Amino acid sequence: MSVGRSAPPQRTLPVLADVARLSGVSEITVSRVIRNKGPISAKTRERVLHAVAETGYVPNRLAGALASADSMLVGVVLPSVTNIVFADVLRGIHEALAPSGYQPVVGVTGYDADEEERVVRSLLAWQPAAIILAGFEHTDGTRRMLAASRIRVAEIMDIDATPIDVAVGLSHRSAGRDIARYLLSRGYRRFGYVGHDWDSDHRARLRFEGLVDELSAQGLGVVAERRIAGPSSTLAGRETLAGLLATGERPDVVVFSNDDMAVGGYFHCLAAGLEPRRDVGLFGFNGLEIGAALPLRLSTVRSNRFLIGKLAAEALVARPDRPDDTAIINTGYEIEAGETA
Amino acid sequence: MSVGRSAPPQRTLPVLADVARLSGVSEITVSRVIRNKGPISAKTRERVLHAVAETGYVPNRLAGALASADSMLVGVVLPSVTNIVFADVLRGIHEALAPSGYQPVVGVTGYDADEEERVVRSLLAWQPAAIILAGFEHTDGTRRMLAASRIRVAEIMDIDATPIDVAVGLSHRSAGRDIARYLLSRGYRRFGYVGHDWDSDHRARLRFEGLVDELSAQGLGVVAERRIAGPSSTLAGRETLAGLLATGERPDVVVFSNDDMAVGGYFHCLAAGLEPRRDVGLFGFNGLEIGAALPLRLSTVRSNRFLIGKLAAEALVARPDRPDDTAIINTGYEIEAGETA
DNA sequence: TCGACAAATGACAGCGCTGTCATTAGTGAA
DNA sequence: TTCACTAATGACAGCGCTGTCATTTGTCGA
Repeated sequence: MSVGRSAPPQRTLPVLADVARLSGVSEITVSRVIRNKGPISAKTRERVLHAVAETGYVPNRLAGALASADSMLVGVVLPSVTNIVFADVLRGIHEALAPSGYQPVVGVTGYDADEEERVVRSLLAWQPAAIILAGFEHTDGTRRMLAASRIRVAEIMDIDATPIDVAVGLSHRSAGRDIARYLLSRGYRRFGYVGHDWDSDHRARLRFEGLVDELSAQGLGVVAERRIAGPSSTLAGRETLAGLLATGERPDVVVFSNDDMAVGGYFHCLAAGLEPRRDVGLFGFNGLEIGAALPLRLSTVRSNRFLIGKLAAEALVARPDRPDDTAIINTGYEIEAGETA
Repeated sequence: MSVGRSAPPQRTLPVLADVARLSGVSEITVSRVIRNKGPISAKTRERVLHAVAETGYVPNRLAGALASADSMLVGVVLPSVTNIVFADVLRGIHEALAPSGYQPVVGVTGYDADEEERVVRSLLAWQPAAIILAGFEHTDGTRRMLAASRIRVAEIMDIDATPIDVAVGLSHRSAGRDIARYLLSRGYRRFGYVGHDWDSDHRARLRFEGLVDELSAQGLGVVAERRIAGPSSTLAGRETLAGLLATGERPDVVVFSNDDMAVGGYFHCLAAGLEPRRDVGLFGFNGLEIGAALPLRLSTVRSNRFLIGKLAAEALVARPDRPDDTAIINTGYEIEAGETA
């Protein structure tokens, strides 16, 4: 049991010394057995593992990480955990890290760059081996900390800018272009757009810009457009499409900033007696499961969120030191034809 | 810069000693300034903070936590991060902890008790001040570790059993009873049930049992019931209701194990030309936003997930030592009438 | 049996910070 | 000016483990 300086009266958990005493070897040998590092005789290993079980010893990662200068932690900084997009990313991160011994530590920024700086500072205090950030938009303070720390950095979701270290995601600008091309090939000519706050979702803006670029190249444009100031949601999508169609403009297809909004648009059509595709095409982004469960499967782009999280985490732990040059891992996207456009 | 034993050649981050040298005070004074602990003269504080900014010093929480026997970490063990229910809980936890200095560390169990044991062991190695677990079902190994650690433990989501320390949630058995009472008061008499895997969702089973108990007390029962072996999803709900109704049984209302399943049931009705409530009532559980965005708002029970997470985290950090007696914090639930039942 | 080599184990120092008690500096009253 | 008390600061030891080098033990071949 740990005794020493007059710490507050608290739990007396077994430490290495207790296991060492019981198994008749030194602390460092016990440590070697537990970490499975270096040569250990089978006999010693058995005695130590028996003593571990008997004492109920749990390693102290604080001490181990401090002594070894390797916390085995990976910081994960996400705008939101309730947005299924990032929840899928987090699932990919967890799955990639589970066999590696690395542990994710999650901070939430609420889509705010100043909050991201605070979260990053707080996470860096834990000396993580790596950190995962969403997007490329950071404060100068955040950038300075990341530069000073020299740890691996993955910027995820987007690959349309130069990363600090490695970027993992898809080109949202290209996705916007491909959406336009695809819908044009389906015969649509009058485009509407329903979106949400671009300040917090830069990637939605990039997709819109790609869409507009491609339409422009074909001598077309967006005939009706409406964006809300807040976050995306199904209800917001429903209401915003209602508002857009109430203007009298008659787009033959409406591109939504994401699937949440598009599902809401679908609900508006149900309530307004419009049939998706026959009366107006609906097109989302992300390829969420709920879109596939609709009576008419939502037409959308599948972004590989799980894969983004998984590949980002794998890239970081595969090489602990930061390379001199930057890298981009393109997880791509797929048009999901569906039945609404 | 930190120099000492021959650690691997790596980043040389500033430590307390660097700040101390630059500001002309001792390390412990620098530490006091940063932690805002004990008496500090304004002049000294200013010199230290200036040196901190100049060196870019980031505290090392590994060292601080080890030395102070207080990691300021809270372990959070969740079955899933993609299930919006737990994502909302996590949001509540993050919000409660943000002003407290405590940092959540999340592990994911995939609804598996053995995996929960592994995650708990892994989290305990970080000496968290407290831990949050979902539900009451743990392995003996998990229980032994939690008993030995003496840290605060919140078991969340359910209050229908005796907790290790504190339970935060609602009574699912009561909710099932109240659902039955409510629907009976609406005139429904022929009950159907569509559910998902009870092995991973014990609380769905409790609600079902409460429902059946109350119906039984009124001389009634469930006339048609179908459960799938896997997790809940909108698509599963859609398909399972289709299968249930194809049996020829004609329930006048169908209770679903949760909103995901109920929304899927709604989609089946749309595709099958059935009108919710007029042709068959639909009743969910959880009060998710997507249910409220449907053309006809889903009838459901609102479980206060955010509040569960928030109150659990607050309870844990409010008192660091584990009380001798257990406690239950009932976050309650509300019937949301909606328009489908 | 002895010597060489490899396997196994241990001693030492220290990772970066903080609890605790000791010391110093500052302030106010007589 | 001196003394008493409080505020401010510092020295010391150690939290629990691990990197590194030294020492011991075991094995095999001559």
